[in-house]
Amino acid sequence: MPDKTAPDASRRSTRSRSAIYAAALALVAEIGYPRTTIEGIAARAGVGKQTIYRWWPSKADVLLEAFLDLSAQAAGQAGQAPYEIPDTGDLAADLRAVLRAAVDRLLDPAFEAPARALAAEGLLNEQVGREFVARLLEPRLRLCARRLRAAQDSGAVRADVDPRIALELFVSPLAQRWLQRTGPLTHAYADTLVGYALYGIAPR
Amino acid sequence: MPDKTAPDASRRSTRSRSAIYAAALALVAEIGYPRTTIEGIAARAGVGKQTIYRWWPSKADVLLEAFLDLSAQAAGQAGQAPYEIPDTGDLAADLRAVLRAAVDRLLDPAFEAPARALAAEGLLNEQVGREFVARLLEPRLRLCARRLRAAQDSGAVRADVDPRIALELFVSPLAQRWLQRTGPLTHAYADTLVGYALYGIAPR
Amino acid sequence: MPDKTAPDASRRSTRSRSAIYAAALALVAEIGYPRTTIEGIAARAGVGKQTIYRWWPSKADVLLEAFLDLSAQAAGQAGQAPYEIPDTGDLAADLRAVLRAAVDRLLDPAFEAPARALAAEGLLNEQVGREFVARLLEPRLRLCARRLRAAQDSGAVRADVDPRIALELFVSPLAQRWLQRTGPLTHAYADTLVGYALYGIAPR
Amino acid sequence: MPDKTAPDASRRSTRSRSAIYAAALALVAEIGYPRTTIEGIAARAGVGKQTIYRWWPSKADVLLEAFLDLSAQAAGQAGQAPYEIPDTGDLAADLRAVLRAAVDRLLDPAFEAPARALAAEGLLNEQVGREFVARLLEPRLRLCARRLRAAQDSGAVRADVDPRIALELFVSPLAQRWLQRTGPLTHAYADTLVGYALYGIAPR
DNA sequence: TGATAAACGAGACGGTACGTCGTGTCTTTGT
DNA sequence: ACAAAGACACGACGTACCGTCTCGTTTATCA
Repeated sequence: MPDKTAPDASRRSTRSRSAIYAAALALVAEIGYPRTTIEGIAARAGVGKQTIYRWWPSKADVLLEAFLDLSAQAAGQAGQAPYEIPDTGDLAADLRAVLRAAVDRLLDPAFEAPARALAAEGLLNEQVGREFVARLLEPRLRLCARRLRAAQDSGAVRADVDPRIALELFVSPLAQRWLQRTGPLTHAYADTLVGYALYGIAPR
Repeated sequence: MPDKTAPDASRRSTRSRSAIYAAALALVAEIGYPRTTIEGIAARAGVGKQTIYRWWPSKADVLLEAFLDLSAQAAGQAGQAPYEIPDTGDLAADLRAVLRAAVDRLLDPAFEAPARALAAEGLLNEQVGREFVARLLEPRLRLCARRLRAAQDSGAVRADVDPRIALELFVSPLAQRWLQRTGPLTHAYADTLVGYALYGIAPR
Repeated sequence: MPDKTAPDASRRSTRSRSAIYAAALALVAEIGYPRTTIEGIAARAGVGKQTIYRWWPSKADVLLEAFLDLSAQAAGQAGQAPYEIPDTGDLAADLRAVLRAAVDRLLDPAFEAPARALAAEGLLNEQVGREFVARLLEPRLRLCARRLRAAQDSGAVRADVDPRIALELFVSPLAQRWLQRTGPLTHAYADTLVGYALYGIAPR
Repeated sequence: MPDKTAPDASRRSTRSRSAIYAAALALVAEIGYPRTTIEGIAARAGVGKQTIYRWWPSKADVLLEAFLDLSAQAAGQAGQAPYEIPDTGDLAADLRAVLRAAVDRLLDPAFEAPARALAAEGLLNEQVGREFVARLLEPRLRLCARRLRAAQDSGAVRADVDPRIALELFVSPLAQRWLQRTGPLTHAYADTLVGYALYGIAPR
């Protein structure tokens, strides 16, 4: 194998790492992703460029990890459970709560810029896209799907419905509106989506 | 003299223009959007760089127009009506047909690369995003919305449903799967979407 | 031939060129050759790095041409004849004059720094070394050799002597003292060299 | 405490030291002095970088000591006396022998590369230059000068001649030819130099 | 002889410069 | 006269070394 020997992760400087995360997130928020450069991140973090190149293959990967770190911190700060799906027995109410929380999150300017940048990068860079989906979206989706399956057990959702596809009815329109700016993102919109989609999958 | 005198559009070389379109689309397909450069397009088109900068403000705008041109040509070639929504009276069948056609289009490798690139660019560049939505997506969506309104008139869809939001139930999951590669894009999937979503908006 | 097509020399910016020469000479004089960088030259000259890389393969070549330009300018300024060897009929006096002039030149701080840098570079880089010798030293040496040949005709020098080797007796010690700092460079030293080399060190 | 406490030389690893010498000489011979790096020497010697920085201030100093070590070893191997000047009574023959030996040494590829590198470095770096002259050249020159003084006592050289300057007549042309590649380095050339310098180039 | 302190190998770090590529502007040239 | 060609100032790329700074791991004197 001709590639360069992997660096020794046990010696990695946590100081540098978090400075790089902070710099990357700040720059993306301030000047936007395309104008954010590795040199700029290094300079802002007070770090040599090589320290970035040693640990990440690209600007997108830096931002992805920075964003994951941010999410983890935010989750840890907010409560013990990272992201929890309520189960009050009222499926419609639970879904509204989840979608409203999603709306709030998507409108939070601290999350907006990096999330949008990563989404865009993921469209063109398959590896980044898969990471983005797997590490950020998938965990939440899995929990939601479980909630739907519970609803199927309790008879609130038809048994022959694929929960993952059903989920897309709620989530994708929201995501699309956010990403493509095709309409306002509000709690009312979230409620409407639940109203329309839920009856499609409810028993008739 | 306040700014550079605008170029005289009547003198514009159609030869250069189509060569630039062809070069842009070819390069995006061959080496991908990020590695496609204005210099590369100019060289491949046998054109001076200035000829590109004179008429387009950025790489994204070149590709957007090239893609619109391609779509127009494809539509003109296929039939007189650019994109038509069937109205057989059977709403479910009509929506299945539309979504299946969309799936076919999204899987066409000639459309895939530039469309994905423009979508990604549009996420970060609001101006490009709006152009992309307005000139490519909106016309189709408007027709679909009209079909839904017709269905409301015939009683196949509840009257209190917002057709544009209802449309998102069908279209966004498809778009999302395509863009984020979160699942296979098939006719069966399109049919499933119609099945799930339609009953949500159908009268109860 | 797979190499990059040569740039079009007729379009070359004379403004940039002379700014680069000036910057290179100034930096070498101010901070020394090893600490002079291409980036530094470009910055000081108000020029893009690529403009240097387009026309010169290395820092040494920039300095070599800058120095040649400086020499040419100095010569053109001083008098019509670039460097002339006197022929008063008195060979010893003529050689003393030439060597004294050489001493003066070598002690001139404006010439010292770049000349020394080029000499050093030429020791390791054969191509630069040959250029340096051929374009800077050789023309002067040729004139001196001619003077020696004239002296042979007039009987002041033995006919069986090789003028180029004889020349080295005068020139090399001077050069060596200058380059290696093995002794003071003075007119008296130059005179002594002429005395020893012309008549030998053995008793007469 | 003004500076870093000096390392304890008694604990120095002779193994590392000689590995560093060997690596430095090998790299200079193989890839040339400018492309020889401290990192490269350390890697080749199987040594940490710090072990070099602990004992030497620069690449040039490493090479200088490596070369001195090499010379000492070579001398020790060849004969008991490090470098001896013959005194057969025939000054011309003795000088020819010395210069011929110098020619042989300069053409030895094992000495060529590092010696040339150090000479070049010494031109720009005064400290290295003085070390180079003092520790490598000076001892030999001193012996030669003594031989010349003996020749003055025996009447073979004029009493009013400065032996150090006289020496330069023989040595500098040789050095210059070698360093600047201005001509072939042969025994015949050495003999010619002795002939010219000893008796002068004027008719006798 | 075992403690302890130093030199050691390894290599991550903050930096600087490298040489290349692409940007968007401006100028020259050939037709 | 236009447009191809491309030189220009600029800025970022990703790489190579610099010299400094920990890390554990040998060594190898002294307690």
